[in-house]
Amino acid sequence: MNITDRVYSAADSANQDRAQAIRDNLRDAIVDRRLAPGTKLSEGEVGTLFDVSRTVARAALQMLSFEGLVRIERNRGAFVANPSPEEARQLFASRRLIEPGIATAACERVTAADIVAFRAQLDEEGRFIAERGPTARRSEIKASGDFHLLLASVAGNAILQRFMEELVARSSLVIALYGRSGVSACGHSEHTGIVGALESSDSGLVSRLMLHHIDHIEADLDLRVRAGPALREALNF
Amino acid sequence: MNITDRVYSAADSANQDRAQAIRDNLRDAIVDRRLAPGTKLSEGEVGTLFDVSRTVARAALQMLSFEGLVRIERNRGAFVANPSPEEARQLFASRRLIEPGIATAACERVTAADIVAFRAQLDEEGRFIAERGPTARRSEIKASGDFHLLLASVAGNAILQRFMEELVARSSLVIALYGRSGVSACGHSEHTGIVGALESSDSGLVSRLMLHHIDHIEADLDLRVRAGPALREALNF
DNA sequence: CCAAAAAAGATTGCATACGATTTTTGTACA
DNA sequence: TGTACAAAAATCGTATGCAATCTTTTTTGG
Repeated sequence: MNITDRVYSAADSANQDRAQAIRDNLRDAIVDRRLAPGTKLSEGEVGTLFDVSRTVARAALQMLSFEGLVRIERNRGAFVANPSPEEARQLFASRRLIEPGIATAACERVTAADIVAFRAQLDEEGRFIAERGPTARRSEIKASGDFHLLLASVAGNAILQRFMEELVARSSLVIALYGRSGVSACGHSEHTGIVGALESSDSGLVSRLMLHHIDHIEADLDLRVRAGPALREALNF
Repeated sequence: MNITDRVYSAADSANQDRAQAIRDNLRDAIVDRRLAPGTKLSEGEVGTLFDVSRTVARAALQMLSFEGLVRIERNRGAFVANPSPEEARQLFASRRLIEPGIATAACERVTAADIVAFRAQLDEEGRFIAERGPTARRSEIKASGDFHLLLASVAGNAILQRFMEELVARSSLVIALYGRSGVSACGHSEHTGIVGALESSDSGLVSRLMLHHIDHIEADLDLRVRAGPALREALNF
């Protein structure tokens, strides 16, 4: 599997930094699992792909490594992150700690317009669940993450929001790697329940629902150490 | 105030990336307030200071901007961050949300060796409080932050720990900017209380003490918008 | 004397070049 | 066939150069 086949060009929105645009593209590709964990992202290849010099490509990869989506090894290059089960556990521990609080904050600030946005988000999720195929599956994971990001944006704390972006992106990787069945439908109904609680401004309920929701997501993971993950990684697969 | 006068050379520990070493140096300088908020950090100057090319200096500044300690404006350069009162509020809201949880986690994992480390940390704090002068004051803020970082490391979640490093660093900036009196002595006694609760493994108490502690720190800030912060920034001071 | 325009200077954004390190390929030998 | 080693290729780390942009100073006109 080659990078070239998996990433589309960044011709669109970019009056800002080009490195940032490239980062966003790569992040989407990683979160959507078009780039498998462990895939090598060479500066040269990324550069030619997006038609920039290695300098800019390097900056983009650096950013992704700060977000934990890419691992950079000195003199060896950048690779799509391959989170360990332990890392996955810490990730969800972090979310358990933070997201109920975010949900509570969101509950206190949510507006009617926000509710409309939530409903639209739920619809989107539902659509992907109905569809079949791996593409829909990816979109489903993405949409599910977007729900949590929407909640974070409603909470109105930019610092926590940025942190949540990191956590959600890394969670998508973890779910793609260790996810068992599809809690999908289940997760969707839980999202719906959360929106309902938001609407009725029951912050205690929102917080509790969110906590359970995260527990359910993590419970669906199979975090037993797989036979030879080192080998698997050594094989760069 | 010039950068050159405020930063010492990075001759020490560096078999790793040079950019990282420079970042660490600059971060210390910013957190210690040897570099005032708003100070311009030009790539060229940083480069010559640490005896590297602009490429490496630029990478270090980029890292600091990800941590929120430096603000980079396109085509204008990098400046030491100048957090707004609103940003300060969000910062402490984040800490209120996270640190009680971290304290609880730490309580469940704390060892005898950790307690020894905490005691040493408390001693260090006490020493700086006893001393007079602006240098001691800076060291005091630093030491106070280190206490929180030590707690985060005991909690054993690498993801939260890295986030706390960011929050603590930015808090130091905020305290330096908006801090009124010295909660210092007060804060020190609260730290002592937290260690005591840790020792008796009372996780509920630890969590509550931490929450109050953060409240006290924030209460000491004067977050009223100062006359012409825009002006102050325009004057680059 | 002051305001606006123009020129000079400084700084950043980006591409490219080159040495250093790693990885791969090729070949000889057991 | 498989291993050891050496050469070649690829990739990274970093310095440097040039164009674009911003800042400061000087000049010009009122």
